[in-house]
Amino acid sequence: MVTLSEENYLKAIYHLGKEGTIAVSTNAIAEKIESKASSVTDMIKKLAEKNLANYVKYQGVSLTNEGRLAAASVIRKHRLWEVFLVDKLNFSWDEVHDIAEQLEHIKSLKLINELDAFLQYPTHDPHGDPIPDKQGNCSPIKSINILEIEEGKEGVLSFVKDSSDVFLKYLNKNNLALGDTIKVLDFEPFDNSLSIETKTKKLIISKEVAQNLYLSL
Amino acid sequence: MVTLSEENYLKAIYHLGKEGTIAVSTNAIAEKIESKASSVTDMIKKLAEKNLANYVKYQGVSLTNEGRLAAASVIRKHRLWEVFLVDKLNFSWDEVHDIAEQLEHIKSLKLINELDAFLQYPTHDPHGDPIPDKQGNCSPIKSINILEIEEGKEGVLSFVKDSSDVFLKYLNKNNLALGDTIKVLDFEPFDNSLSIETKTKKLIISKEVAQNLYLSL
DNA sequence: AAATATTTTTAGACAAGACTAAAAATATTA
DNA sequence: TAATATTTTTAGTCTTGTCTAAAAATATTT
Ligand SMILES: [Mn+2]
Ligand SMILES: [Mn+2]
Ligand SMILES: [Mn+2]
Ligand SMILES: [Mn+2]
Repeated sequence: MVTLSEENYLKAIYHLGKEGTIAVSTNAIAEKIESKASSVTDMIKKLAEKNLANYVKYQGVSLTNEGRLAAASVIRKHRLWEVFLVDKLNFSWDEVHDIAEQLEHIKSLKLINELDAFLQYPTHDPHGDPIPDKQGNCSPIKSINILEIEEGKEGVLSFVKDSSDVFLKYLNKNNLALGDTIKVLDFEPFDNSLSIETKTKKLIISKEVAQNLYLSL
Repeated sequence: MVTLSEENYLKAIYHLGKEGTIAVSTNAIAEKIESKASSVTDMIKKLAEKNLANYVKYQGVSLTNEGRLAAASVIRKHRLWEVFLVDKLNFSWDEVHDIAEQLEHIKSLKLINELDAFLQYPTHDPHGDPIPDKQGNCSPIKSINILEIEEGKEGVLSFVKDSSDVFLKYLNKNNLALGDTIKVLDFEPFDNSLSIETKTKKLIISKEVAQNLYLSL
């Protein structure tokens, strides 16, 4: 049995190290999970003991196949619940993460598979993140960052890298949502800002914002 | 903040003592929650400390208004989730309890209220148990036990007192479901068994079974 | 009312998961 | 390469929730 706490560590390792394939540092995990390095060391040992992680002292941790599948399963649940909250329960994309953090730990294979069917097998969550399938495989993100798109071209907003509250609220405020068609107008080299056009209006976005917007062409 | 474990104790006290209004014994709680009396004593003290329970040593526990509301809120969540699982995710009534035991602890007022609306404000769960409203009030059960119905009369199966796996599976096997119209044919005083008739067939049920079936007329 | 049985509480221990402070290992800089 | 800085681990402590065994209180029998 994998505990709730263990699941959170598995997720952190998965997210920090290319789906858990490359080793990540104790400190990086501590920061992500908002705990202390000593707590991380303790937990890493437990994960290694349970054959969920590969651990060599002072060399960081990566996930075993078993650990990677366990992590992907938690992420699958997280993202499916986020879709449920937005599509069925009228939540907006900036309200769902904390609740999904709780729901992702509910244990029932039938539950998650039925939920998947009920939602009609979505491939992406409300932030554009891919939903792993039952085998833990993600469809790779094929969208590209808006800064890499040449002036005059347009694309559909399909992924936001930062899905924090503040950023999502910024997007809400500026009427930008997943699925919107955006045209790149003009890049300003002085501050790397970008002027863009949506169906409804023109707008200038900063470098910080642009770095988090991904379009599919 | 009420912890998961505290919520389970509140629920047990609520269920054992007329919605928590009458004092229940340490042992009764221990049995219900499948723990030991000493653990119960410890937890009871914490609940009293938090003003959720009234506790006098050696005299049992009851719930304060605050405790009763907290318990009702957990039960409300449990039953709404059971409705969700049956109505939306194709679960049958004998499969939902254990998952609802997990889901009932998810903390989000908006979540449960949106779920309530999504399910169109159900008043009863898949076992006929009433769903407390936001204020913690239950509509009283108005169904009566099948043994109290006179021969020749009929009613609609609207509540099963025992909602354990084995009993629900027995009902499945005999094609008895909530909402079915049942006619009482003949009471047999020798063993208190009852012969009944459904839309599809006649059948004899034992005293043990009859005691758990409630009809509304 | 005593004796006996049962229930409840207390005392002390344990596991999980977290923390602080100190020691050990590794990385960086001079 | 030696000195210094940073990261990681270890050692020891704490809290929550659980347990067993023993003591104390209450209930039931004789
Ligand atoms: Mn999320
Ligand atoms: Mn997401
Ligand atoms: Mn139930
Ligand atoms: Mn129920």
